[in-house]
Amino acid sequence: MEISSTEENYLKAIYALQSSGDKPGVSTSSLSEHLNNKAASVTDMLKRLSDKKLIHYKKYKAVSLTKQGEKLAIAIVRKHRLWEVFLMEKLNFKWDEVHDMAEQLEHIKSDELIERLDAFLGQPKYDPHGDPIPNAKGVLPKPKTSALSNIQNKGHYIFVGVNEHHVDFLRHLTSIGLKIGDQIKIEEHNSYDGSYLIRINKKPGQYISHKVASNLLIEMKS
Amino acid sequence: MEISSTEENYLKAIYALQSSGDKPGVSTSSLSEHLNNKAASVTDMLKRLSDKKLIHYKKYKAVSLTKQGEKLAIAIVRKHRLWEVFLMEKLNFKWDEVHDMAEQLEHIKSDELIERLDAFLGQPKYDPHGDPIPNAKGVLPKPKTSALSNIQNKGHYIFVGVNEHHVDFLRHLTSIGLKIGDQIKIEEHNSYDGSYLIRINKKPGQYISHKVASNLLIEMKS
DNA sequence: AAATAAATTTAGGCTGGTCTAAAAATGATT
DNA sequence: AATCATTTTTAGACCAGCCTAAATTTATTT
Repeated sequence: MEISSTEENYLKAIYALQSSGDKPGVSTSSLSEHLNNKAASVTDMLKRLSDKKLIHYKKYKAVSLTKQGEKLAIAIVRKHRLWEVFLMEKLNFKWDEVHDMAEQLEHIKSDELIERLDAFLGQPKYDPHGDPIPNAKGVLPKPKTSALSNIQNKGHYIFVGVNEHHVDFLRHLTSIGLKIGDQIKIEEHNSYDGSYLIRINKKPGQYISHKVASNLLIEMKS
Repeated sequence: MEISSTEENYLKAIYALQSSGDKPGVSTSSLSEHLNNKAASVTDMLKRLSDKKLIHYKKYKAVSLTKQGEKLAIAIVRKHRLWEVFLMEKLNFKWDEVHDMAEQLEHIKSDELIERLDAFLGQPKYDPHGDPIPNAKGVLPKPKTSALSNIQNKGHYIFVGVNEHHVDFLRHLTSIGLKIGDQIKIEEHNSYDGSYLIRINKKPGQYISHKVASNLLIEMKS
C-alpha cells in the first residue's frame, strides 16, 4: 500500500501528540493546530487513514494509531532522527538548522538506505537533541530522564535533551550559552512561578522560566 | 517561486533529452515516453512550466529550457549525482542500486545541504557511473571522452563511464565482469554489425554488441 | 433540562497532476 | 495538392489534499 508524505506527516503528528499528551487519543483540533491545517482538512485525511487501517477513527471521537500506523510513525521518527545525526555529525550543521532538512529526508523511501545510514553513523541511540532513536524493530531506548521543571531539589544535573524543537527555542538556549552535555546546578526554585536560578558549567547564575524549564531534559549527574 | 518535484522531473527530462539528442528542442512525445506519462499530461505541464518561464513553448513546436530552467535542471543533476556518490562511497551501495534513491534525494530542497554534502564528499568531479558533476555554479567538467562504439582501432583503453543507467544494463555489465576503471583491450571490431571482441583486464575475450558498446564511455589509456 | 459554546463533520469548490477520447495541426505519401 | 498517418492539443473527468461556509454533534453553562 502506498503511503504519501502527507499521510506520513499525519501519522507522525498523531504519534507525537499521543506521546506528549496524557489522555488516550488525539483530537481533530489538536492535529489541525499542529499541522497548520484546517479541521475540515484533517477530518478528510482521518477518513483516508482509517480506510487504510492506519488509525482507529470513529466520528466525533479522538483518534489513535493502529499497530500498523504506529509502526509506520515510529519508522518515520527513526528516519528523522538518524538524518539529524547525519546532518550534525557529518555535515556539521548546528542543531537549530537541521529540522527542515530532516523533515524532507524522513520521507525518502528505502529501508535499505536507512539501515545503511544507521550503520554508517554507528547506530546512535540518541539524536543531537537528546531524543531517543527507535531501532530497526521500532523499539525506543528509554528517554533521557525528565524535564527540569519536574525537579525542585537543588543539586547538580546534566542537560541531555529538549522537548521542544522550534528554532526560536533552540536559539534561546544558544543565546544563554546552554548546549547538550552541559552541567546544570539548580541554585533556586521559585515555586510561585516555577522559575529557576541555575548555573551552567559553574558560570554566573542564569534565570530560567518555567516554560523553558519544562522543555529541558536533564539527568542526575552520575 | 515554488517548484514541485514533478516539475523538477520534467525539467530534468527536457535537459537529458536535449543533451542526448542532436537536434534542438524536445518533443512532447519523447517526454511522454521518457516520463511514462500520456502526451496530454505532458502538454498540460508544458503550459505550466512555460507560465513559470522555465521553458520556451509554442504550440505544436519542440520545447527547450530557458536560462532559468536550465539552471534548475543542472542543479537537479548536480544533486542527483552527488547523492549517488554518497550512496556508493559512504553507504557502500552498488552502482545498480542507487538510482531510485538518488531520484528521491535529488528533490530535497536546501542549497546549504548540497554544498556541505559536496564538501563532505571531497568535491568529486564525476559520479560513480562516470558522469560529470556540475559545480555549484552549474559548470560541468568535460565528459570522460567518447563511447566505445565511436572507436574502431584496436588498442588499450580505460572504461570510465556509462551512457545508460537502466538497472538491466548495469547488471549486464556486472555479469560480464566489467566495472569502472577496468582496462579494455579492443581485439576485433566487426564493421557489419558494430560488435566488438574485447579483453577486460587481460581476461579471455568477451563479445560486446554495438548497443552495449554505444553505452560504454572509455578514454585512452594514459 | 434548556441554551449556548465549542468541536467536528458535511458539502461544495479549487489546484496540481494525471487520464481517455476526440479534435486539430503537422508531416509524409502518393 | 490531396489524402493519410502521426503528433499534439483540447475537453472533460478523476484523485489527493487543501479551503470556506454551513450543518451537526458534543460539551459546558446556567
